[in-house]
Amino acid sequence: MERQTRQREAIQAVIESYDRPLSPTELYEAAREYHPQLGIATVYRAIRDLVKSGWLRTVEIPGLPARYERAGKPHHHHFLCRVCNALWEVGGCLRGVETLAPAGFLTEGHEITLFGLCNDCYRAHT
Amino acid sequence: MERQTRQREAIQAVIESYDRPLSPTELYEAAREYHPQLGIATVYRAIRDLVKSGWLRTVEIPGLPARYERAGKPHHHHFLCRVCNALWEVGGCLRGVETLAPAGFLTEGHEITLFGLCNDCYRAHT
DNA sequence: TTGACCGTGAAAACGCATTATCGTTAAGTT
DNA sequence: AACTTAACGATAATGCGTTTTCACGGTCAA
Repeated sequence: MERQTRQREAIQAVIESYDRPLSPTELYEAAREYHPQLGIATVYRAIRDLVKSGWLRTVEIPGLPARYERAGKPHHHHFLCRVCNALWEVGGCLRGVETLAPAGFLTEGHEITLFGLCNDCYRAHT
Repeated sequence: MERQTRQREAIQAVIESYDRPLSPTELYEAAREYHPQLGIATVYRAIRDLVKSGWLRTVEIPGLPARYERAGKPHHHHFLCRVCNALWEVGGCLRGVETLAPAGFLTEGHEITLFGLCNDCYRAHT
């Protein structure tokens, strides 16, 4: 990631414009709006380099490809819609998360994920 | 899962004897103590059938193969050791988990996963 | 005990996300 | 403008967890 190309500009612009983490495929399709001949390999290369440089953060979800969001956001968690598979950001956290760990365990971090229907799918479903 | 075989007896006995969720490979290796010529495909078939019948429950963890635990346990969460990758059961929950969701979202469930070092790895590490 | 057929084991095949290859394009320097 | 070489795009290859295939063996009802 030493040269500034149109492809990487498009990829970074997409990340900046979304307020939720995107999978490589979501990112690929969104960035092709700006740069239609973009290849998926370029997306993976840009993700690799941007994560390495600390600009992007990886968000892993069970059973699905990882999602990526802008690094440096305040502590937050996520909501996975079981219909559209979009991962939404939810603010805030809960007190006493570390107190759940058994005695003798060293807790270094935690992840809270909510599951259900996002606003769009909930309204479409009823 | 209509016939009672030594293989499935071994698989169910292993699940009953552990107090934490096991991956297919962990289950395979543990069950081979009882039945050495057991094949991995049989483990996957038994898991599929036992989940379908409601005897087993799937526990998914980001970036790792799913784990399986006896169904019907009271509500609890898990602790993933980043050294040995074992997933431990932790009792209890936190108040107000659903309140994190944005307005208009329907929360159907949640998962809390702690990360760090389990007791064994913490002591071995220092 | 016998026979029908379900379950098994070994290995091949699959699915899918991700990475490597390689000839081509274009960014940035001189 | 010319040049160097990083980055690109298309696609083949990889990795790995899981499923399927198929001939064989074990279960269990009759």
